[in-house]
Amino acid sequence: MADTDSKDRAGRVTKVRTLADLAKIAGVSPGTVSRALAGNSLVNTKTREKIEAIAREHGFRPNQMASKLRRQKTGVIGIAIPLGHDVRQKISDAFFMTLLGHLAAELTEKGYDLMLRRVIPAQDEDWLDRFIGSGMVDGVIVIGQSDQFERIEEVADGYLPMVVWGNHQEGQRHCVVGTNNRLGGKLAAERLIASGVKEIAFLGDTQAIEFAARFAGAKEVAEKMGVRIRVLPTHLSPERTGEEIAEHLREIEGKVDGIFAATDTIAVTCLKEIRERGIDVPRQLKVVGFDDLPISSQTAPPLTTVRQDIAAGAKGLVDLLLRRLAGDDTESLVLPPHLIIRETA
Amino acid sequence: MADTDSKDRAGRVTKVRTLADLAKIAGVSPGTVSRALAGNSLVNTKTREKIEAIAREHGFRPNQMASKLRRQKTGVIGIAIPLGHDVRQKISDAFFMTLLGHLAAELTEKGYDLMLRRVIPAQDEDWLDRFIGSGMVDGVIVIGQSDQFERIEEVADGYLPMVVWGNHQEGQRHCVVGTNNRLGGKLAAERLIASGVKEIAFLGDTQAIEFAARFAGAKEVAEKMGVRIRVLPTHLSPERTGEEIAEHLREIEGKVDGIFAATDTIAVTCLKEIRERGIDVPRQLKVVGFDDLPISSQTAPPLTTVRQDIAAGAKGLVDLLLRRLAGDDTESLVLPPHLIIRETA
DNA sequence: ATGAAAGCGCTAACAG
DNA sequence: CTGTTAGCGCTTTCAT
Repeated sequence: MADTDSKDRAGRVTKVRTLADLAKIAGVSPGTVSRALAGNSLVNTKTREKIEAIAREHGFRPNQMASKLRRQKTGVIGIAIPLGHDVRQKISDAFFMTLLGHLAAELTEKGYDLMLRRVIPAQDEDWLDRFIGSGMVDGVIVIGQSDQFERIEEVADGYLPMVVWGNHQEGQRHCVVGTNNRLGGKLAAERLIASGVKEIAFLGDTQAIEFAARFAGAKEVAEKMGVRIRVLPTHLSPERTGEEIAEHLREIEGKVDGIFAATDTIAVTCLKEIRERGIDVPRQLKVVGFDDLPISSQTAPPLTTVRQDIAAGAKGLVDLLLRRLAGDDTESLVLPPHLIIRETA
Repeated sequence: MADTDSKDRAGRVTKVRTLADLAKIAGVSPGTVSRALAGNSLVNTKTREKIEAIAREHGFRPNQMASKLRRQKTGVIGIAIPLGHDVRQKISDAFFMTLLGHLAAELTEKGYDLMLRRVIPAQDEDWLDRFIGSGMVDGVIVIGQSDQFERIEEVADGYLPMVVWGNHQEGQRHCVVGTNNRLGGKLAAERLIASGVKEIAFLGDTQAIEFAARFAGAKEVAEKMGVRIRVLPTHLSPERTGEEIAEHLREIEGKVDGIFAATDTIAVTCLKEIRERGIDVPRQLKVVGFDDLPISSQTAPPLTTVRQDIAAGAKGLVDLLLRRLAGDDTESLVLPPHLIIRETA
């Protein structure tokens, strides 16, 4: 007989699964057990201790589903990861994963659990409403706007406890936390140009709104300084990226002398392909990345990049969400990017 | 008036929040609404369509908490990440995050949601029982045994739907999926020795059971071949690791000519420190890693490493868990490691 | 300080 | 094919 069982008066083995079971053994009412286990100060200390002892002895845990149903609160924050374009990779993308790690730390500290949901909007129009309306989460953090900006806007009008990681647009209605991508793009271009670059290639997918903003910033600076700039569409999935970049390099060799990669992941792959072609960085070709992932300081040569403060981002997401949960209609939070100068530009 | 509202006979605005509300509008019973929305074939097509139309019009979603409580199923798999030693890093460790990404993909495909819980066993004795007994998850995947092997064993005796990522010990009772770490360690040492190494240093924390197994495998081979091997304790947190490794390198310079890093993360940092000291890899010092993360092919020079098949691991975890959910007491799954020869050894 | 009772919103067995 | 009914296990008035 396991120690989570007990016998009733007829001698049958009975498992303690509910408050009522426990109440019967303790000789009190279910209400009292509920109060005792919740640490309600109204219960007699003796009674509470007795109840706690029995609960421990039988390994009893109140059913959270029932509790949540009754209290209309779940203690769970939903994390939605929309996989708009580039469906394969997104969720194992280093940047998103790092952000998720920090979110988990922050939310756990505040006593919330995380419910992770990977959504493919193209296959499920209703993804966001479903997640929110399910009654399974108290609030939602959306990681990345992908190509769902409009849908998020619509939902935001009727649902307060939602915060989104992504790009900030003038006049948008949903609460967003993110880096000033446009400014980041400017910093990157300025650095390249200051290093003597005369023609820039942007490696990335400008369909993604954040990347588009990074490019726009770079373009603004380049045009002002009379430097040419072009987009070389590049995906994030690591299998295809290598080849894609190799092809781009072949195409631009000798013409372009500066590369602005939309993410460090792209930059790192790019650096490797460049090495294989025997091109010297930074002498012949200068490279700037975006993100400042942990790997970026470990490349050869170490990568010059635009840093996003991921920890601050996670903290911001959680703080704003908690304030919204409390009924506060918070403003968006746009974080400043920082140029980290290493050796590639 | 938002389109999710309607008016009752007295003209007051009424939001449709429950099956009963919807039933009243549709002029049927709640039971019928429940069946219709569940796609139960017993309902008249006309009735179903009408109910679906009303539901859509009012943006109605059944409350999952209530549904789950009633059905005693949650559709959620709990993912527990015990942070035993090295509390800071684990959840943003590249390997675990990549595994988590694959798990999310697999589970989503099978129709499950993921509930992520970061646990610090030292602060919470009861972490696993709490997670399981909470009634919030149908089953649990534990990512990493950390120093919790015994506790996991105890729980496994009374709880079937649990699968653990980690190391397999002869005769253990919990169902585990993982790489054959010992064999992996052997492969690494064999490679180093075949490359001419005469003295090996293992960089890693042998308190972690998986790392201990990797070291044990390497040691076995080294001793058989008459090669000396030592452990240089190294943490995973990126801030401290750099310095720690730099110190180790200073200490062993000229004595040790082969490094076996417990993880690629350590290996990558190590490579960087080596480069900064002006030591030539692989001529003066050979390095083998473990994991084969995406970065590992991008380092300079590209890292020779022991590959863990993360995708297969995630698939295995999910398959076994689903079988256990169906009542099957499955065996553990030990995956073979593969030596990936690049340029560091 | 405790008990009794009324649900939270949904589903499923049973009865038509 | 549909309505009725009885809970799932817990929390929280309202009494006492």
